[in-house]
Amino acid sequence: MASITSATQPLAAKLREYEALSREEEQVLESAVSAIRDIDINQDMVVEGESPDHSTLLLSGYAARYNMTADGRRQITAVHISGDFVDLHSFLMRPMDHSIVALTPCRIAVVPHTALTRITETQPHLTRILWLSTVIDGGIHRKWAVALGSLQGHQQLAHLICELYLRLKQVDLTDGWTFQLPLTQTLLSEALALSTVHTNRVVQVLRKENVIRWERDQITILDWDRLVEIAEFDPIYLRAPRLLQEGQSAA
Amino acid sequence: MASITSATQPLAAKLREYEALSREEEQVLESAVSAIRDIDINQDMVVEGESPDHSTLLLSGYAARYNMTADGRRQITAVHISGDFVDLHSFLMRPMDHSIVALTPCRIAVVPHTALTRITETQPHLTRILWLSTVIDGGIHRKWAVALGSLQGHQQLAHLICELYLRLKQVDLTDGWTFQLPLTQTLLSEALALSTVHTNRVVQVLRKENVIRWERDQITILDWDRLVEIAEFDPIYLRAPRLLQEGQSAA
DNA sequence: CGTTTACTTGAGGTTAGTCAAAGAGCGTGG
DNA sequence: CCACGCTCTTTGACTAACCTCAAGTAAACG
Repeated sequence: MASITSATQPLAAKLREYEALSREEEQVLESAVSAIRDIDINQDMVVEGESPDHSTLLLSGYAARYNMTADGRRQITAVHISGDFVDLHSFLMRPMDHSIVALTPCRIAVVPHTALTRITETQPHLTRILWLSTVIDGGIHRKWAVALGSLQGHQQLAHLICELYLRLKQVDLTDGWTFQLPLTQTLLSEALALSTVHTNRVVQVLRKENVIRWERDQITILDWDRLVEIAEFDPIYLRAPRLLQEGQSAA
Repeated sequence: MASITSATQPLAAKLREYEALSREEEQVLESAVSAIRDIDINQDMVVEGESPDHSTLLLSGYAARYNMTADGRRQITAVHISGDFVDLHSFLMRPMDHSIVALTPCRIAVVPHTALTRITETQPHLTRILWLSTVIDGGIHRKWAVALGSLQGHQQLAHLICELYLRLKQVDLTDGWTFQLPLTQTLLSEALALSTVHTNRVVQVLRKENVIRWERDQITILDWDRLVEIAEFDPIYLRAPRLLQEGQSAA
């Protein structure tokens, strides 16, 4: 199938940021994919409580990792984009302790856990890079915890925008200072742990200060330095050395 | 050195919760330790910004993972206990994006990254279990993010107590419903992201409801079911199947 | 026994939540 | 083309959770 041939390109692009991949390793990754599937918007691609026998690689679209709270609210703990191995950890940790929902129509690649086991048995270097990618996910969660604990609403929003901008740039999904953010303010409020009313006011703060523009689902960063300052953003946790230089020199 | 011989016992005990370890694997772990060190209270055992050439296994004592915020406050993102491989991920992700401080005098084992690389090249099964342990750390961070975002102060405290109780039980550091928590209320406030004043009031809520007793650095759980209810605690993320059964049947 | 550190309490202010409703954008069908 | 309904965004008024400042008490330690 032609579409499978290049399925792991966004992932490989991201992994290459961390460390060089040999041609053989890229092929091993490719051949680990057993199927390509399309997921409807608002559909769960991974469900809490289940013990999948495969992991899910997001090829295109946006997804969100979330937990439900006792009072029925939803707390989003990560936003996922092309190239993210959204539940690589389900290979090791089952059942899932959270769900992942498609925020847009998504295309995913299915990677059976048996294939991952084989990689750990024959490809130590590739294994370490995949391990690293779950470790970086953990670092992102750690940063979110810091943000949720110690930043005010508008700072949290600024932080989320900084993070997504760099991660999207990593897989070449930015257009200058503009990128797509297909989140309604209701969804955004679930990520920032704010009420929808307050989320709206917090968006207006960044707009009125001319730090960002947000129209439909397009975000444009008008003042990166100011955004970084507001967010107290330190990009080191994203482990994207190439982008750091560009990000810091940019106006 | 006699002390090295049994250094990895608490770690092995924890890993065995996840999956059986062969005798050979336990010996490989043991021989990965290059040194034992003692860390003074309040001393950093891992420092943000550094790129250590080894990982740190906590043998005894309590430690906290933290990030500094721009205004000089400290956000604790995890509490670590005996058997925790506190910076296993520094093997893959350097430099460190956070520090780890000793909350009590600690004894640690030093595991050179070269030894970990060797494990990934010769011990695929052990590698997967170590990988799993970093994945569980990530799950704990995810839970903290949910708690920081969606729980009230007294619920967060209840959640922290539930988590620590089960994790301590896993390495046999509980005494009935009592365990040691060497945190001042100031430290606790840095973990819960509350002011010290409010932290104090939140502690009083759980005390007045007769859910916990907290004297000096000893915590006693008086009503586990109620504590779980307040915390909206679901222990699945800790991946401790043996304890779950006991925990659920306990009064 | 005095000093330090940790804990506790009170009062008033700030951030964010809730409830309610009004506007804006968009698709659908008459 | 317009009217209607749907969803998303925006605004206002009031409330709750949590913060800061300030001071006082208790326990730990030399």
